[in-house]
Amino acid sequence: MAYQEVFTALADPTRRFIFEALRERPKTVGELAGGQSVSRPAVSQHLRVLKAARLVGVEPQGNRRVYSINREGLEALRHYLDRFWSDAFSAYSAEVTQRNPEK
Amino acid sequence: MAYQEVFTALADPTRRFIFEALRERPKTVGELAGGQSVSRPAVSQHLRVLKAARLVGVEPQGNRRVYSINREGLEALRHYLDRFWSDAFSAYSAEVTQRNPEK
DNA sequence: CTTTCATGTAAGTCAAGACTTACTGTAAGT
DNA sequence: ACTTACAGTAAGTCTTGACTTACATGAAAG
Repeated sequence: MAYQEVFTALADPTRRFIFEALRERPKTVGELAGGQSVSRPAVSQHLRVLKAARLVGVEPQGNRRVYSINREGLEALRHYLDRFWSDAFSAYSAEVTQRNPEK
Repeated sequence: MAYQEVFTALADPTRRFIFEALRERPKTVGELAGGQSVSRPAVSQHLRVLKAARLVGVEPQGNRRVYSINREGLEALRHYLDRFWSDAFSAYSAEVTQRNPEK
């Protein structure tokens, strides 16, 4: 299951903030750490988690490393959600649960 | 942000297992705890988190409490992803137009 | 009304992980 | 070569939270 890493990655608020900051445009680590409460090494560690979850990608440019959004992680997450919508039975079952749980 | 609770809730593998177990049909706490590695109180605590995230709902039936899937949490998550989807597109196109093709 | 079954709650333990401050590595500038 | 700038890694701290056992609650059954 690749969902595990994606859910874990997006569960942390700091990591989601970094991830959402990349929506605007690809950014370097220094840009992502600037104007934020956490230190730069913390941002590096968060980026490693996001990269492992296929949520971001890197491209070295000389001295810097430019991070950008990778849609693979989001696709996995969307696929997971779609599975829940395709099996549309179990919700709205106030009266349906009146039957025996075991047969 | 209601995403926080939803992401946190689904990040835990045990909680996702419980949530997915409700996909088949609404179940009681005892049913959810049976045939699993964690204790019954642990399942209760997980259900409290899932309920706070609007991922499940409860309906007391006499002695028991029947839990079922609530779509509100999934809806919030889907909206979050949908919003991100369009933004990821625009960010990607912006990056492409910014960079000159060198090949 | 006392017992029993099904859950929720309290309290405590223990590991995971989100931070920090060093330190290391690497590319560019002088 | 030396220095400076940017970023990843190591090591350690401290909080969060997932789990346990023990207890509390509340509805049905006898």
